[in-house]
Amino acid sequence: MKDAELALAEQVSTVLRHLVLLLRRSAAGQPVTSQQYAVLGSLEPGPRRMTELAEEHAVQLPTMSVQINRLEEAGLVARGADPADARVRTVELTGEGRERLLAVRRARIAAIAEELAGLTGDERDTLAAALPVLAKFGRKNR
Amino acid sequence: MKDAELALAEQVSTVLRHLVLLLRRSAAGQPVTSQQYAVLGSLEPGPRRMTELAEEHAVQLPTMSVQINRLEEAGLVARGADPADARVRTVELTGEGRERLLAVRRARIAAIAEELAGLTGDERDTLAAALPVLAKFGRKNR
DNA sequence: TGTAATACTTAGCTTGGCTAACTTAGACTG
DNA sequence: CAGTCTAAGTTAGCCAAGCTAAGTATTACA
Repeated sequence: MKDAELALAEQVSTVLRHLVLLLRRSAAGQPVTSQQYAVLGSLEPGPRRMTELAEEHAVQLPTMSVQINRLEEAGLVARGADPADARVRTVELTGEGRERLLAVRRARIAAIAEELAGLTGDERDTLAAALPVLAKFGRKNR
Repeated sequence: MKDAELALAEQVSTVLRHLVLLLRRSAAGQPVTSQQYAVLGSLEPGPRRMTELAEEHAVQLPTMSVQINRLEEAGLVARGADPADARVRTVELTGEGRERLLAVRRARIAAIAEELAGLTGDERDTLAAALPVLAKFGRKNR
């Protein structure tokens, strides 16, 4: 392994720490936690089963079960049944859940856009070019 | 606000979600949690006071107090006193804490370097160019 | 038909956030 | 210099979100 790669890895490590802090700050004061927001997002296209949700969020099934309990109590999602297999539970957005999802998404995107506004046009271009690379980076070894 | 900026903001939002999942996966099974690792990292240059640590990690003082309690119980840090002001407590790494920090850092950097190895040279260049921008992005509005 | 596997849930533990309330020490004011 | 205000930490008590272990119900299969 070359020194240049190690140095790059160190920089990546540092930047990731900063981004985590950014996310933490932007999540404070929202009407749903970032985890809840992510789960609601998974439900946008339509009903999903518990195992799918757990896998998608890299979480054990019991963790997702409890998370869905909280969202259900809050009236944001509803559990259903799969007519083909009585073991599986489906989860879908309620109307209120969908509204909440869209509202939080708007707020999040606005917050990020505001950060972007603080960059120069060149910096935005550089960032835009790197996004596909970062996306690949993040999806590896899943 | 332009459509292009909003579209970029959405992409950033998606990539950040992927990176969070990446971090979560890479943190599993380590001998310290990512929060503990971050705090140990802050102590590397030398003793720090509680308020400094809390501020640096964007956390309330009681949260840091409890975190330091755990690290102290684990033998990784030691509390001390400031001779100039009896109210302030200082925190510093123990020998064991320093060893642990370095070991985890090596493991983390190696893991990131492994991800980097899956990229082409061009992709690495693109990523390297974007890191300063991301760093600026993450540090704004702190 | 009986056993194994699958899909969930619940219970109980840990980490890591928060606020409120307390203690102790320093700073400042009349 | 006495009294009060402010600053620095800690503890207590709450909640979210992760985990494993154990239990239930249903399906698959030998």
